[in-house]
Amino acid sequence: MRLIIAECSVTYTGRGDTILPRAARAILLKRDGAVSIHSDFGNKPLNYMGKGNVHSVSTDDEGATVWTFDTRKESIRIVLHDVMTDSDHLLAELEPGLARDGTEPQLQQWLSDNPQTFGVGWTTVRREFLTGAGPVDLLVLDDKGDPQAVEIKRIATAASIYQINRYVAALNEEVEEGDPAIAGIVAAVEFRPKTVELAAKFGVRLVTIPRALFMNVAPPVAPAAGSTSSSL
Amino acid sequence: MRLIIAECSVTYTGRGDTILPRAARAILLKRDGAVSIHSDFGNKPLNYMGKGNVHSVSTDDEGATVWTFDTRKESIRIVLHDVMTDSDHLLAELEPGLARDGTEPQLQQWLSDNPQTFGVGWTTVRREFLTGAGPVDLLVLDDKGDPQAVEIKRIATAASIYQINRYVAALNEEVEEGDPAIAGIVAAVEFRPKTVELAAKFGVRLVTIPRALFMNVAPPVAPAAGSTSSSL
DNA sequence: CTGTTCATCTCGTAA
DNA sequence: TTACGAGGTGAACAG
Repeated sequence: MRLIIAECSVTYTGRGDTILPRAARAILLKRDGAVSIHSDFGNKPLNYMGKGNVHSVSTDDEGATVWTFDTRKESIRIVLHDVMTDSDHLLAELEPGLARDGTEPQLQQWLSDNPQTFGVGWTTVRREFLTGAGPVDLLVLDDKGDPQAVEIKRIATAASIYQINRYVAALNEEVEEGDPAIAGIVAAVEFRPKTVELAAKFGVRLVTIPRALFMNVAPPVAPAAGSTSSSL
Repeated sequence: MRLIIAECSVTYTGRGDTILPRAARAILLKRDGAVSIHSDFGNKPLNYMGKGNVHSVSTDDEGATVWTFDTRKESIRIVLHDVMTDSDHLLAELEPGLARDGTEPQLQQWLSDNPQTFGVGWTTVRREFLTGAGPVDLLVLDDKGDPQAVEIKRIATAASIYQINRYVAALNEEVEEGDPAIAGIVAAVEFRPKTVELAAKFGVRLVTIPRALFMNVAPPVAPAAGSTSSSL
């Protein structure tokens, strides 16, 4: 990765049009051709362009170096008024990449393997059980052997309640006369506001699953003793 | 801005949980406390945290320096196995910030000032004209003096068509018997696929406005002759 | 302070 | 290639 610290001004045109007045900033040029211009505030770059661009170098009428990055649809023009540092660094050629933990698929798998979470004697029938309204995440049998439908989310919202309602309605349309109606459950690590009261209104049961139960890697330990800290 | 190039591994827990295996990466520490970890690919940081965190420094059991960044809800732990470079750079203390051009408000203003864009003799009645379905961007009179409703977007999508339809329907509910029905127009710089046929289906007129017409700053010139270029 | 909408959204995945 | 939905979405703005 090439890192440039420079007084620069930038114009971008493409999906939008922006102008960045002259100031000292950091410019990141990455191995895949991606370029981003960072100020000293915030995580998002002020301007950026992904890989797959053509990089041209020229000089403007005041003698400043000008970099342009072009794709078919976009263009960034960086005028380098004053380059303070320009360095190249060898990073990982094959970035291992970010591994997510505590994901919804993991939670699905864990609940499928641990149906007793919903109650003693409960068993799993099937994951991704197809209903007339689409596949419901999990179909389980309660301690009386009656089926219940489970919608699984990492974070449940009001939309999750409507979703399980659609599945339950579709399932109950096919229930035989006299058989007990299928009930709905939403299982999640976290429930957003308004979800709880909406669930109560529709008779949907909510089950909270602590993420520690189904994560592959244990959550990090507390900071070590004797550490120095600074707040901002 | 402090720039660190280092072999590092990272764990994050908060809104999600992620693990980043050991590899050489760039770490950006910004003036406002924001921190981001970049690989040599893509514009998005692998891990990041905004301002307003507490930064602690400690040492793990293998003697490696460990940085943690904590807020009430999130935590990043960076293990610095091998620091290759660590530099500090003075950037703009007051970032001028990104100025946008060719925005939707600009387009609204320009169309309000140039209703003849829709046809000879057309005039503007009002911007943000309130209907029973919310405010429509622009209400104009055509050359016959009949009102038409205009929805303005930088990029129009199918949703824009449904939106103008709601406004037009609300307006026509209040039209006197015998008066002509109000028609709908969508004006935009760009129309996404499916938008055109949907507009035809509902009888909505589409008007394309070249961005050069209403931009404050002219689009950048073509690359200078004699420039060197490299494609990726 | 929360909630809603916009973004040069980015990024994945399925059709 | 395009359309659709999720994101550790972030950021601006209204209530």
